[in-house]
Amino acid sequence: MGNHGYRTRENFLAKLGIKDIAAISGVSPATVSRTLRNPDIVSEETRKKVMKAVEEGGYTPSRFGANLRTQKSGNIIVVMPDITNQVNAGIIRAIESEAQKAGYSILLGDTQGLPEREKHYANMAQSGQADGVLLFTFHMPFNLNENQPVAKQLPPIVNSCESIPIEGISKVMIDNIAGARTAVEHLLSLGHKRIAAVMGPRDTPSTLERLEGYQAALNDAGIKIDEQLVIRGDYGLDSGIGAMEQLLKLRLRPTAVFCFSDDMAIGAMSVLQENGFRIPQDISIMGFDDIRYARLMTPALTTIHQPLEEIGKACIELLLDQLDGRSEPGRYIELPFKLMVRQSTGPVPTDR
Amino acid sequence: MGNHGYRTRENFLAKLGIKDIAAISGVSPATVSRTLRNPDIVSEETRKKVMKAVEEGGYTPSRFGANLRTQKSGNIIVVMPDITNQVNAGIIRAIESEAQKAGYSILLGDTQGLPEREKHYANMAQSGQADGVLLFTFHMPFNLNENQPVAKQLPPIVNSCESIPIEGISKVMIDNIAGARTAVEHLLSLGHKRIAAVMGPRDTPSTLERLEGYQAALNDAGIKIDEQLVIRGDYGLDSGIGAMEQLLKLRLRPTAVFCFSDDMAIGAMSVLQENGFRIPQDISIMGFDDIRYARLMTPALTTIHQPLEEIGKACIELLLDQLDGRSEPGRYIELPFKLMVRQSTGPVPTDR
DNA sequence: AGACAATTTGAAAACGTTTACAGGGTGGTT
DNA sequence: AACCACCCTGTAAACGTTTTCAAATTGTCT
Repeated sequence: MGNHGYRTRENFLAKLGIKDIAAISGVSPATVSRTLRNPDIVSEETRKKVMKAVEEGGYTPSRFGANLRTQKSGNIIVVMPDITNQVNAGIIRAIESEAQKAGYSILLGDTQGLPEREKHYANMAQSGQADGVLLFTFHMPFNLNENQPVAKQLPPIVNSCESIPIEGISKVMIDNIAGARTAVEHLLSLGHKRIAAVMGPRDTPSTLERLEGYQAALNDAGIKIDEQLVIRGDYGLDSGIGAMEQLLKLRLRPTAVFCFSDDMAIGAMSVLQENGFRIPQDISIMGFDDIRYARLMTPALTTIHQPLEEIGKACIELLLDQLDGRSEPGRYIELPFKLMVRQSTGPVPTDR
Repeated sequence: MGNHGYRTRENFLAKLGIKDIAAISGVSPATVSRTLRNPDIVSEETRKKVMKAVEEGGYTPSRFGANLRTQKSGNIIVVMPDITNQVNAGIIRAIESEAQKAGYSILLGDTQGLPEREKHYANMAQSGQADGVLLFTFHMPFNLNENQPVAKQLPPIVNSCESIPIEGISKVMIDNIAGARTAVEHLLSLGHKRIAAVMGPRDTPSTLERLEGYQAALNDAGIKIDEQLVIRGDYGLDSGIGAMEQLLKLRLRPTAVFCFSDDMAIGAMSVLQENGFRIPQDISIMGFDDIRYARLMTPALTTIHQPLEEIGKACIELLLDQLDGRSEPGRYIELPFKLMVRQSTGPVPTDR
């Protein structure tokens, strides 16, 4: 009755391995593995024996061994510029929930907007720490080796929110151009002609697209763009404050302000109210995103709704399909936005 | 000139392993490993040779092999009830940033308040998917085996926000009792006597503690607690709305409302303003947390500030110390809160 | 009874690192 | 010249699984 090189039962303080369970239940490690991963292919008798040993020993298979053998980490890395942002948080929440159902875990990559951190997370994927990448930032963070074809070097990627120009990766987007256009057309329909825009961070695809929508809507209405009314922001609260202060200094003030994010709209509203302006009687404010606080502002914020949960779900679904070989990369999903008319926008003031 | 069992250079589309790099640079795999992990102990000449091969081959060490060998994942799992919550998001952001500096990655565990999901994430730690756990939920999610001592079975844990009664784990907290007391004393100092409380989720430690502070402050002021003024909430926006609606139906309304979270305070404010009440002239509103939107409300929300970044940093620091053996578990760090007096609280109305 | 298929199991290799140990070389000291 | 210490490097084992392949057992059909 020899020790097969397995640990003895006496030594029960040590963490049990698959060999220990095999020894205890009198089967081979292979059978233990099969019992846990693929119960159908072992006989009921063996299954019972093994499960008993597993439960009594409190055995959980070590992920290290399994990962090495299968060359899969079971992780998906989410690369985002700012987890603190309501939009991102809402998306990642949906992602995490769906990923967990499918047996995957989420590695959080908050880049704080820094390209070197984006690189870091890309490396993690390339070193096998993650099986796939969900990319919400606007740089291409992967190091490519010119000797090899691009497709071979990239892990499965799904790109959302900020469209990155990489050939053949899947994307989940809303139509930012149409969204911004809808926002501006709403203001135009209320009679506004001097409509300011508070943009997001310079050169991000989403900002450029929303700007395009803004310009297109004004063009169509035959209104010339006034560069003074187009202010640079960064999607954050404080930049909304700064932008509004800047706009209030203008000789000819806008009658409506379209902020490219709700956060900036909230910042702008607070500046107006502090300075005694009435919203929307004096100035209309329009946001973008429809974060949960938007409808609770006083006045409630008119904005463009983004379907965060659907975006998250679509992203993870596309990625999982790719990981399981159920579909090819390069797919594109466009999700609908929605105009939410609330109290922060109203007819253009007639008295000036 | 034999093939050592390593892949040949011709085969360059395949991913290179440490043996390939070793073969290319004419050293042993051990030396390659040393060059990357511990450059100081290899000669400069060898280091150059190896680094050249590493760069040209675009080699990144596989984490699978390293993890298995070292029995470390390099991951830390953060278990939180809701990443969408500004408080949690702020904390996890600081955590992630510090963890990355130390070479660790963050696994996101958003439990959505479900105990089974907490269990799931605990299992991940126990199966080696994470080296340590940051616990922000209020259940004890670990399965313990009665045959073994408790301490042996738990991974390194740091507990924050909601205090969990487990012997010997480290904690990072603010003094919720004192925080709530400070809030209520602020209202008392303005002359309020009918002060309502909108609580968090029932039976959570933080709610119980804040309730205790509320009761203590009123007791000290010789004011009897009116059970009608103590409303159950869940820290979310909507429960603030519901609570305020309930309070407005009362025959004898409160002159001030202390919400145990800013989100509930924001919900409450919107109800008041919708119904034509002036804040703070008719009713004062007080929050807890000082989320970034608090100061931008109109009126700006008076609240208790929680140092989110410091909390996150303290958590990860404690955990890293423990992982590196620099300190023992069971430490306790208390961080200071701060009363932020803004415009949503004012003197008690005299006209009634 | 014999052949064959289906079911179940075990042996052993493989995944890619890190590190304990030992050995070779170099330079300095006696 | 012998010895020692030190620096650097290579060999080989180990980490804990999963899975291929083959063998053993059982059942089915002629």
